Amino acid sequence: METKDAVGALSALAQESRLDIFRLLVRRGPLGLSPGELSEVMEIPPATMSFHLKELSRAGLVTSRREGRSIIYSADFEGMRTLIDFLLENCCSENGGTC
Amino acid sequence: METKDAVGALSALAQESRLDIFRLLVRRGPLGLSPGELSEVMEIPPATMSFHLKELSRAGLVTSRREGRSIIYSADFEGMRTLIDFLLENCCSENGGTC
DNA sequence: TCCATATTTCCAAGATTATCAAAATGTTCC
DNA sequence: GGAACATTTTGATAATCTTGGAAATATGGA
Repeated sequence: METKDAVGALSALAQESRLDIFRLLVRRGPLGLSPGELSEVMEIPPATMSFHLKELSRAGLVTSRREGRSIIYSADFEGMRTLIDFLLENCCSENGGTC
Repeated sequence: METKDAVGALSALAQESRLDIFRLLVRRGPLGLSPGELSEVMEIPPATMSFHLKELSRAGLVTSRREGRSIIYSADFEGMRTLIDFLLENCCSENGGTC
């Protein structure tokens, strides 16, 4: 993972609403949730929710699939794993194992 | 770690200059670096460097100590560990171990 | 104390991000 | 095709973050 991608992923999570959205999607698992459901549960207007989902999507932290007339977003665990690996490799002590 | 603290730490790292500064401090280990040295190495003006260090400090990702007439900043591995633990606990699949 | 050096604070642009109503787009079902 | 619903884009405004020069503050040594 490149530094810029890491900044992208960190930025996506560095916002209270988006971190909450992402955590909810993580708890929900592969089942996922539609923007409409997320919008209602989190009390965030559709346009704002769409903006946040796009941000998470661009960061590679969520995936989406169409299902009937809805679109379902789910957490992308692989993307998250990539970010955590980046942090472990680049932001933690190498030899000491301090972190 | 509270959600707000996590957002704070993520925000601190979600900026290219600061992520670079932090990674450099990680590589440097306990020896650390002064704002002046960081400023010169990274070609960032002192005032800007000070701003970024304050941000990292507020996020609990760096510590500082005075040494002679300089102040030495070092990566706070414990703070980083706390952030990674938060991500592992809250942003990864719980049972599947997907991430 | 006074000077040289190191760092931070102040402050004012400039740049980016967040919010959300309204309009546009896409999808299903009849 | 058209109605009904779901989501995204547009566009405008507000809020927040970044940058860096200039001034202020702090430290150590002569």
